[in-house]
Amino acid sequence: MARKTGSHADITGPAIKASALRLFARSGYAAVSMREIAGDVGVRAGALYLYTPDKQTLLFDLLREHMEHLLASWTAAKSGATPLERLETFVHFHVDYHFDRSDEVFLSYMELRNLSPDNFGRIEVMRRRYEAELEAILCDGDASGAFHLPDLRVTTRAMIAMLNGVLTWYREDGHLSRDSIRKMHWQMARGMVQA
Amino acid sequence: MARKTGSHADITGPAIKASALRLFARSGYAAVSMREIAGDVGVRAGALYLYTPDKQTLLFDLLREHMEHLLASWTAAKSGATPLERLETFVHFHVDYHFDRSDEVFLSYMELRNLSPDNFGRIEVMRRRYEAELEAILCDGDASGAFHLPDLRVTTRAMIAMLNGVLTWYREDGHLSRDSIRKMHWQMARGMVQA
DNA sequence: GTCTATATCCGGATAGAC
DNA sequence: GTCTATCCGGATATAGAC
Repeated sequence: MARKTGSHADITGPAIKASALRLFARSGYAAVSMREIAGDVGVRAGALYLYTPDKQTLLFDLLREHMEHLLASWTAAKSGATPLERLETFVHFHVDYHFDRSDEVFLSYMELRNLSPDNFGRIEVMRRRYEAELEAILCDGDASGAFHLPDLRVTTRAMIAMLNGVLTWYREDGHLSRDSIRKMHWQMARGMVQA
Repeated sequence: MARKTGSHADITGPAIKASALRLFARSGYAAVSMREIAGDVGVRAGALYLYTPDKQTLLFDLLREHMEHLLASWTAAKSGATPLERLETFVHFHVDYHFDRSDEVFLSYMELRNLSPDNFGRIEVMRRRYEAELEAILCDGDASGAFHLPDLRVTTRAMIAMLNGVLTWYREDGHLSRDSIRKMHWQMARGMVQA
């Protein structure tokens, strides 16, 4: 935590994002001040403005980078021949991602309201693109007779909501293993589509 | 909106709660000022303090009254002989309640973090009591062999999360009727428990 | 690259007039 | 019961020294 003068851009920049992510996730964007973020990083508030033009952009960048990473990770992970296999891959991927990046995911659906209209629109496009990935799987499964869905869009949203639920209660130190939680959610997801 | 002097306690009191509820739900507790609430009601900020000791208590009272009403409504509505019937009653009740009181429900799970520790504890007790109602139904169904659950608590939470999903996308003017949404969620819930 | 100092504004809450 | 006026703290963001 040496605060000597000199160049620390490569350290301070990421540190600001990490602190902001953690604090926003814990207390909410509106409740966290720039001073608090700076204090967590170990600099003064004014120094933050070397790395972000303002607080709003700081939030937006966190959400944008999260969504980009989510989409890229899914593109790399997607696999399976049948709709059932593809759905299983999606469920496992989604739950795992929530385990590994819970702060990012939590932020991305709690703080949408604090984005400016323009920024909200940009994030929303990416969120829909992710949703469309699941929707495509369900659509194919419904068409092939593997699934039996009451409504494509409603089922898509309900399944995302169900899977997101782990965010609100999962703790690392709980008595359930990650693998068992993954398996349970897969079983419930399969039930939801009547596979 | 006549602002004559005189006694308006019976009007202003509820009006403040209604405005606060709507504004908190729309923009978030931390982002809404007392002046903004007062402006929405049609009074000055100072007048709010005739009805609430502070902003925190205003939020707490909204959540407490919501939880009390939710629990009372469910107590009045619960019925059914078999676990399957009871579960259907619960799902229909829960979805209907979300339709009718979306602001209250939304607030109750978005603003928990902005409660003081004491107030949070009080709300959490009521939230758990509601969750326990569903858990009891699932427990009985699992014991009787009507349901097949991977884990009682995980299924309870996942089902609540799934049902809460309607909050994030349902709009009155959508193309889906309330009844069709209710039926679809019942079908998915039934699938989740393998009934 | 960071700090100190500050401009500017807005927040919650209170006192006293009407 | 409400308003006006105000206290006081804290917010974002900027300017200039080091």
